[in-house]
Amino acid sequence: MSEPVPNPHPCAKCAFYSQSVWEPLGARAVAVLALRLKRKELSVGQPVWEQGSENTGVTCVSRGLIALRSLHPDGRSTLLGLAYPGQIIGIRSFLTGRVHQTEAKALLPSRVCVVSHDRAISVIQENPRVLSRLAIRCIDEIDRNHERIIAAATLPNKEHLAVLLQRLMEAHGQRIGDNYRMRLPLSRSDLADLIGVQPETLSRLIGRLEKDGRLTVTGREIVMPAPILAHKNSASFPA
Amino acid sequence: MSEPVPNPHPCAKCAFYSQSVWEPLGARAVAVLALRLKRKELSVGQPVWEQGSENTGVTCVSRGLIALRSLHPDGRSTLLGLAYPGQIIGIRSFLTGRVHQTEAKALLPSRVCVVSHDRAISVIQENPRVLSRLAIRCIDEIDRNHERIIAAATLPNKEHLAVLLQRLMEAHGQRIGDNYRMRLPLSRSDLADLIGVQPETLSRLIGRLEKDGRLTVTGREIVMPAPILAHKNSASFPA
DNA sequence: CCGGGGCATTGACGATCGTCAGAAAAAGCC
DNA sequence: GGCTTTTTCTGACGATCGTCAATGCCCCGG
Repeated sequence: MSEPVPNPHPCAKCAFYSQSVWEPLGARAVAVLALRLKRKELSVGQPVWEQGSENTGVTCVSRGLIALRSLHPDGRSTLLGLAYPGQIIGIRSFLTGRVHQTEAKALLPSRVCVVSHDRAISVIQENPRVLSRLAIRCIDEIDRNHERIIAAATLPNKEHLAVLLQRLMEAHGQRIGDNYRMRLPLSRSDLADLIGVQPETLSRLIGRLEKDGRLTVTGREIVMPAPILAHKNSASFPA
Repeated sequence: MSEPVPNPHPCAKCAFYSQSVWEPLGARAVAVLALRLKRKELSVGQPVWEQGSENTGVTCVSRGLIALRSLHPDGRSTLLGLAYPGQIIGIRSFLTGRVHQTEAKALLPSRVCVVSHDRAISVIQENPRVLSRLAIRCIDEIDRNHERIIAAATLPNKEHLAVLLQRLMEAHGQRIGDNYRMRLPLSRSDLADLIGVQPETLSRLIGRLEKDGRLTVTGREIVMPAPILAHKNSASFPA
């Protein structure tokens, strides 16, 4: 209980600790790991890493929101995913030894914790269960990608956008009276990327959703009416 | 050299052996593993597993082509991926213990090898490097998904289809004179799924590619002119 | 040889989307 | 505060897409 640990690791106190990839090491080893941890505070727009750079370790999002973007040779780019606190980013380059295939940038003031590459490697060799947890994180990523592919193939763009905004609201919104309100952490062109349309089209999609009375937008402020609680036997999508 | 192995394992002789997830075990252990291997011969349309069923082990495609499809509650479905020989399928349910999120069906006469769930678990516990290789396979899957998402966001549908057919041609086609020819392993609605459009639209997209002289289609037979070798300084997409 | 039955194509039409250009709004900077 | 720069919105127009319906094609069993 009174361990001589000079700087108790935030990860061990972390809200995500029980699901942390390091949890199998046990509290003591994690505490040691913590001492070598590199923590980075990021302001909006600041990169965690650039596309094409070498992996420096296992990076965990501790606070804020990170955007993972693929930059294409022609200068354009595609937003591939959002990483919330608790998520590990850069697993791919860590496990394969390749350079980063994406760039990672803070969309909100954020903090990330980096366990250095060499240290992570040696920790994994000593405790394979950590690797097992890393694999689960990869699978989470696959699940997210599948969801996105299915949504793109299944839903019309307007519904796809509605679903996306709903999810963003769950992550960033707060209830005010009968409404939910949030400040969008994304630009319009990022939103457009996520549903695979051009920014102009996104603008019109938002306009249509507003006309349908499903939300109200003022700049980056979005207000949605609280969802009506469904009755026991009512279907979500009435025929 | 003269090991008393009654039935030398095809995996050890396998073309994919050096990249196999089992390779870290060493030839001898793999041979033992082989004895317990369940091999399945599949005819066209036959399922490897149904969506919602329990994982039975680590499944490797040995021959043919497997389609991974997500069946939606409304009866529709989305083709999420194709698995070629050498690929591991069902990693997700294996590592997470969930039921299969997709169904797997043979698109061509195929063979798969299944290392039973329990045996795979124990093998992995003894040799973590196997797990490391499984993680790499997950990453491969993530890469494929990212490619698909980027292609969908970047390319117009006609070009997206052209790219898809080009890749299928590389996998299934053979050169005949100045042309490449293949028999499509996919139905039109599967093709439509892969680029995220309706079958009617796919039909018209093919029509437009034909009008452009980029390919010739007769039922499932597709002929494409061999790509012109690019000169040193010629760009692929002239402005 | 003659029907099914399923897959594939075609036509028509309205809705949606991409593109270009310009205006408006917002954000950042001295 | 006034200015520039960036982002976002709007309008217009042609291209493309989804949908419905009808037709055509191919395989298979009788």
